[in-house]
Amino acid sequence: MRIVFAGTPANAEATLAAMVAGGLDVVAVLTRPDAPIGRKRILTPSPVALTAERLGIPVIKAAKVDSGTVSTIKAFKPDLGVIVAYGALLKPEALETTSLGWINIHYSLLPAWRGASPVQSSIWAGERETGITIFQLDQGMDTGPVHMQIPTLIEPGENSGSLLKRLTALGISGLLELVPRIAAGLSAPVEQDPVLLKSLPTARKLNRDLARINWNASAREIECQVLAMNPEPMAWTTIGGDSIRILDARALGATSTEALSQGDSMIGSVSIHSNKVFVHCGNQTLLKLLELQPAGKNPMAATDWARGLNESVIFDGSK
RNA sequence: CGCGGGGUGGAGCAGUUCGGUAGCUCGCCGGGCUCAUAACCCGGAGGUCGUAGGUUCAAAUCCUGCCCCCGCAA
Repeated sequence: MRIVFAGTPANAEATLAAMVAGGLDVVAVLTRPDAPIGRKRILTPSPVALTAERLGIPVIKAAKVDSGTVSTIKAFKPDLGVIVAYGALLKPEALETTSLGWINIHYSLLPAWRGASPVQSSIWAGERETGITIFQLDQGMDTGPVHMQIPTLIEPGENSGSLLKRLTALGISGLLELVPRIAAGLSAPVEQDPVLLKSLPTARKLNRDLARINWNASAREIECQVLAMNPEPMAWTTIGGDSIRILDARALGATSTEALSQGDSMIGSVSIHSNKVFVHCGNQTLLKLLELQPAGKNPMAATDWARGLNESVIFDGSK
């Protein structure tokens, strides 16, 4: 069966590589155009583009699938399309480029968290379970009928980076099992519950603004935010105008909080007890900082950061 | 030339404005106290202050070039 693959970032790249290694016949790869990366704005091909070229697979670079791209894809006469984090929606005419349509690996248990940031949103919401869903693409946003799902538990303290890695692996194993079934006409995708599709929240695209910490929130809420934002876009706050990123942190249980809290627990104030760094959050809760990164510095352990402090510190409350 | 921060013993920082060969909090090594300790006390090792050159009696500190790291923005 001839497959066209669409994707752009690292996890899509891992999926593509695994598909080829798994013996699937990927005849063409669609990815987003080279983009300027980093401070120096060096024009860089996407991870998917690099791997596709290395594997000798024809690469189609397009920011969106217009009619020209559609005919380019059609020229490869693909039977099935597989899309993983391509970066743009496929229009109806693009869905018809393959005889069996397109399937998408989505990193949540649909219909929960359909949208741009399923992994981050699950963690931010404090979910205990998530998973992957492979579904048949339709015109809506992650609304198509579901071929298969694989659940997994979100581990305590797990951030988006590590969860996405695990979900990528799950997606790969699911995909390698599913594609032959589709080829044999044995998969009967099930429509998603229309009521849930409407009622469940979607995973909106994250930005730096959403990643800013509001210290009035509870420590647990902030912990979820910190874990969700790592590694992208990374939770942050400021100290007198200088930004500082919070890479890892844990909320303290009520008992520990009570033992440590002092009278003057101003929101956002940092205190140090037995070599550990705590921030006073809303509702009289304490957040233990583990790893952070001041602007202009490398990431460091919170204890190291605290060592260099000369005076007491208070994080700016929030927007 | 997008804006900006930084490179000081193993770690995080101070010192640079007003030049005079290095300090803080830790870590490490040895010893002590203790039932014990991540606690405390005593002692010790470890730095050509990113790099090349310049000014000077004298530079981590002033001047110039270069390298590297990072935040923001894209």
